[in-house]
Amino acid sequence: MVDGNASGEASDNIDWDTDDELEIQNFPVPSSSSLMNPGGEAIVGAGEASSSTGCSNSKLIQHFVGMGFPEKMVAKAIEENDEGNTESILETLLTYSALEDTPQQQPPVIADHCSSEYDENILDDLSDLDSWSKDEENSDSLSSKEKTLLSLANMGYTVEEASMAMNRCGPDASIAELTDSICAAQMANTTNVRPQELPDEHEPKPKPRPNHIYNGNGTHSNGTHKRKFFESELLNSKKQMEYESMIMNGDDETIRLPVPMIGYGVPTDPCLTLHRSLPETAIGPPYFYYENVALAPKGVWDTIKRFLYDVEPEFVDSKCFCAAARKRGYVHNLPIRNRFPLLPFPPRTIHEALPLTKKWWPSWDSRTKLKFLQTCIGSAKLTERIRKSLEDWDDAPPSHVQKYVLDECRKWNLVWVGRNKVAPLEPDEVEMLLGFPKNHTRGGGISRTDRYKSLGNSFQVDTVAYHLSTLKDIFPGGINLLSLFSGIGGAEVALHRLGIPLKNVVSVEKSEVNRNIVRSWWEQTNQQGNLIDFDDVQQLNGDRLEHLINSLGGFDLVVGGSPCNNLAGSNRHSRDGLDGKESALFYDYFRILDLVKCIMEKQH
DNA sequence: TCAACAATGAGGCAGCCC
DNA sequence: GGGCTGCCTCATTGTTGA
Repeated sequence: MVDGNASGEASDNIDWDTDDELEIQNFPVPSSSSLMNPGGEAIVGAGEASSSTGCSNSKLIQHFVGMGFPEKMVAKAIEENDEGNTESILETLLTYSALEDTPQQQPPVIADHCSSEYDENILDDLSDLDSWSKDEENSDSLSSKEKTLLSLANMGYTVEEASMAMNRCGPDASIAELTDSICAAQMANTTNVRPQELPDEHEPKPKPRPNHIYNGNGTHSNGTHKRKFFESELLNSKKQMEYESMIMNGDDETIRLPVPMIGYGVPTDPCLTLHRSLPETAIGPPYFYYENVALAPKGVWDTIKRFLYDVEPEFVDSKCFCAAARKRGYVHNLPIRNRFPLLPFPPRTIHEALPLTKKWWPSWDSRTKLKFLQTCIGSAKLTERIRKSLEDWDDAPPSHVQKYVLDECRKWNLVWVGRNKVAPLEPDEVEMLLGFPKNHTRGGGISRTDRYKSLGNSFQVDTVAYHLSTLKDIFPGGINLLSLFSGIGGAEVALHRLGIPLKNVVSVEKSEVNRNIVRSWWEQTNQQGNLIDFDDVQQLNGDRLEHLINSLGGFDLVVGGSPCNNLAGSNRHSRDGLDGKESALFYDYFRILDLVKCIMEKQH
């Protein structure tokens, strides 16, 4: 194993790249001597960042024109917003885009906005937009039907599409039902224009592509401008459709979980597939890697797949890598050939992982693997109840007692630590099972409860490292990483353990506790690159991403596992799917990834 | 105030039987 | 194929007690 910290040089002694430093100083977020600026951005190891003077009007126009918006539309949007508030300007632009689109999708890339009828139409459209915007501001006074129409328009559907769907589904239909209806209509249209690709009516029909982009502020906007995934409608070959149909459920195209859950292969069961054909729009740069729970509500993975450039999710259970189950789906555009695992192999059974438990393990407990590692653990009172239920029996307890004990042990991942004595896993044992260094989450004022919570929400490092391992040959000099919803830094740890130097890491993590854990790990492992962290994905707008990309030279990898709170089966209160409060942040992952792709493409 | 604890349910799927 | 059962699941909320 190559250790990326072989030099062991302290970060204080690093001669930071001057150009990078200057670029970072141009970030629009003010920063002074403090490591954490008021906007929540912290820079570790990159020296200090200073405030910037902001964009001039013409520069601002140029900036958004560069993103593919027509100049006149940009000027109009700037007029309506505070010049310094690029996020609201972008939101307005995306709203304009959503409203001006016709049912026929725009060409995927608008190369020259100034020379077409497009701009003239925009002027007309903008006059209508004024009233629309006012309506939006006063949405409280709208009827429920109007609000629904407005919601659908913000999601990128035309008013005509929305109205027809509402007629089809009835006045009480939910947004989800309406979007399904619109998608179905779109699918029918798509089928009609591609008859040559569907020689048999039983052949799988193309899935409707998302024609809406979430703008990160609670609304969806149609971003036809340079939104590469729209090209997939035109570029996907029949071969790709056949590939998809192999993995999709034949009848309804709903993604089903594979059995066994080993994705494109695991170390113990090597690669079944040596090559896969990615949709053209999914091919990097940058490489991307997205993770979430495999057992999400029905349709969630179909949506994730459609947004992430139609890349087929790879479902893997981490029990193939360690002694605990962790069923996750991963959408990525990484090579899948010549993957290699972290060495040494982690223990794959409970007894290998926790050898001291073997002595006390009763013969009637046949478990060899632990279940999923949750964010909370069994209580001391529960283990006491179990002890009392067992102490009356010298030998094996009767079957009903065995069943009670085994059910509780499975439910709470309890292990045997003494005669008739079970206990939940200690945090450092969870760290070990997940592939993190010992005491990774310890210290820094974090409570035991929060350690379990942070660990329960993290990557299984060995699994992720196996998938990322192919990057080692591609980036021998190290990578620039954009890590969204970083948590306790599972991706960073995986790359480090693979021996892939981390040149620059831009990390976004809401939890201060988790940011501290990553920063502490960064310092303790003597990383020689720069760690820039943000506390909110909303801070990563196009402007800031462009600055980051310019200063760092682009991102090689965009990693993220957006919150699963509203997807997880354990959630009894708000399992609302991707529309849930937290899990909707998936759309921010897509928004940011797509912005990075667009900006990097523009620069090449 | 905060950590620990206990109570809380449902979606989805596999396996089985008819 | 349809119905039934059992199992599994990156959790949330309110209460208790130190």
